[in-house]
Amino acid sequence: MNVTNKAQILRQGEHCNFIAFIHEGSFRFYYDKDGEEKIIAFNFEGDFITNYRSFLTGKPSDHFIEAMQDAVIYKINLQELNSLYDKHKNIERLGRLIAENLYLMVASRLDSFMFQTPEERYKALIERNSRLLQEVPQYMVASYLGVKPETLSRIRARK
Amino acid sequence: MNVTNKAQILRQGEHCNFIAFIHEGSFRFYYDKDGEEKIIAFNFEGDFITNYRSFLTGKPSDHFIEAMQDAVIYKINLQELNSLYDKHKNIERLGRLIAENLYLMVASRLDSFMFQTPEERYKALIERNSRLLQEVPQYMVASYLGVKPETLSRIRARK
DNA sequence: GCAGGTCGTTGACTAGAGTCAATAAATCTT
DNA sequence: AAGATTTATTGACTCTAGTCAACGACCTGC
Repeated sequence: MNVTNKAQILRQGEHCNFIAFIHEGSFRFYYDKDGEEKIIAFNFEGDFITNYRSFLTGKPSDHFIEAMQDAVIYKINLQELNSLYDKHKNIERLGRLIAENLYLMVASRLDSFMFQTPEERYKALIERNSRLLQEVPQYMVASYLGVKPETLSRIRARK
Repeated sequence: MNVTNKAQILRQGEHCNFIAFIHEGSFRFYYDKDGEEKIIAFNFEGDFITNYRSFLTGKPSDHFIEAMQDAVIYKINLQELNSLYDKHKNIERLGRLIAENLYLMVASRLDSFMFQTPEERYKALIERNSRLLQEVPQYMVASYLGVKPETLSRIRARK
């Protein structure tokens, strides 16, 4: 499935009935708080992208998923997946592995918010994914790190 | 399996090779940062308790799991579970459901750290689990909320 | 080129959590 | 019950991120 830059493959208020696998391109997962975009995650080639909470609980999504470039993804639909679960027992393992994978991602992000300062998060990010800083506007990185753009600017100015 | 108050069913440095189900009692999941205990979670009857990251990745645990009262738990061992996965395909579903369940817990905790102030987290906690505040010393609640005991004391003094 | 945006930086100030210290209250111990 | 220890509160001060505003750099389209 082709997705053009800035297309929203999930909107606030919709139920997320898919898990997508990113073949090409990148996405941001964010929500809109009074006009201010709060970025929860960036996702790249090889990642799964979904609002897993909405997917699992059936509740409407609070978040948007938006392409940051033209992209190619493969979607697995909730209903399809459930019927696959019932028909082919091996697929359960896939579901389990996806859940485990997503767990590890969110758990490490929780760690970074519980135990690191914004400055430490920033340094860890450039360590882990310096490419992100080239490709993504700085105000989005700031949001991802949980600080205001002014603050990220000041963190960068510290030596 | 019986566990006495303050017993540590998982210690820092050990690989967590189990998932436990709490039949009776309560536990805290924490780690020790330079002598200061940082509490990640409290768990009660009906909850699963494990260092799921260590369990999944095989890496040593950074955390302790400690009983806060005498307790009764049922443990599922990693090796057992893996062999069950292979022998009985239906067990995969159990593994998936556990993973999904743990995902939702950690995701909502991440939300609270990304988007709420300590005061809002405190209010949400008394809303959700006022019982906790009776049973657990306040300095542990402070740690769980990600603030110092002095700060929690001041939050409580605000009206 | 120029006008209008957006983005990033910088400054002055505010607000809230951390730190350190003193004290009060609650809880073990014996 | 008395003393000792732990836990909770309060005060004074510091440090860091937020807020608001100004400004410059870089775009874009006309």
